[in-house]
Amino acid sequence: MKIGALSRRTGVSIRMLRYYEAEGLLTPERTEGGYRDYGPGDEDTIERIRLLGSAGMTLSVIRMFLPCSLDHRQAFEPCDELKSELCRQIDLIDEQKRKLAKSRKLLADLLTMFEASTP
Amino acid sequence: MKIGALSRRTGVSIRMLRYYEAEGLLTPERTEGGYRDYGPGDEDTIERIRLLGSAGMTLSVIRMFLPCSLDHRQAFEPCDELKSELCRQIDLIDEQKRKLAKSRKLLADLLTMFEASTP
DNA sequence: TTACCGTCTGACAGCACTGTCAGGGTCAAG
DNA sequence: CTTGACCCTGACAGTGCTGTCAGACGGTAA
Repeated sequence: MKIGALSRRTGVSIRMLRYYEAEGLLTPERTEGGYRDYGPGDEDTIERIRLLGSAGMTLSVIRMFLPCSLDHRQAFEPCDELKSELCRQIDLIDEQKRKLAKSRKLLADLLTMFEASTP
Repeated sequence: MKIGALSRRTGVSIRMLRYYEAEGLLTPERTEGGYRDYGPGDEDTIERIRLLGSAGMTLSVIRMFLPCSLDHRQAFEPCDELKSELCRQIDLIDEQKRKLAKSRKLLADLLTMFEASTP
């Protein structure tokens, strides 16, 4: 699959697909002509990248977890660091959820206030 | 209250407090000597800014909502735009919560996988 | 072969922050 | 009055994206 097709299928811009590759998150094959040639599994990878990215993880952090999240096995040595980093990220997400709930309440209160004043 | 004290009390860097002012989110008084002089209410404002900011709202969007969120009344005309923007932001938060839940599951699964492989 | 679309690389630009440094002023304590 | 802590402005730098443009090549259909 060429980059344009993948972009259309995933909704991720061509620019970002190339950026992911530059950052080492994606390593598509190349055709003889030099075109990037993505496999079907890359779609999953991209979904994971977007998911983790939307959780506030930086690309370099995502890069740490991506291989094992794909292979579904541990494929490297420094497991303790990775594990603690994993815990840290989960804690961050939980805190983010709390903040999100508070923000939502703030905005929702604002909204009901608006509704009340413009019947 | 001078900027250093406010920074210590809120945990927000002096740099950012000045930035908030430059962006129109905070307008502290000035002493004769030219020092910023913050009131106690500014602490609340900053908490709101951080909260909404952590929900992914940009400073210019926060600036829209800040006055009414503080005054607890509507203090401007273009209420319809504001209201729809408000709804939009709430929707964004809800979507973010969904993504966060997915991300958390991904990471948690990874973690249990790790635990299983290193008893 | 000529169009034309898709792709390549590389570079520049912009946003929203956030840090840091320089050069200079304020102010309270000794 | 001097010292030292604190503050001021302005500017430059860097991160993590993300878009866009230029100039060139690949591949294919008429």
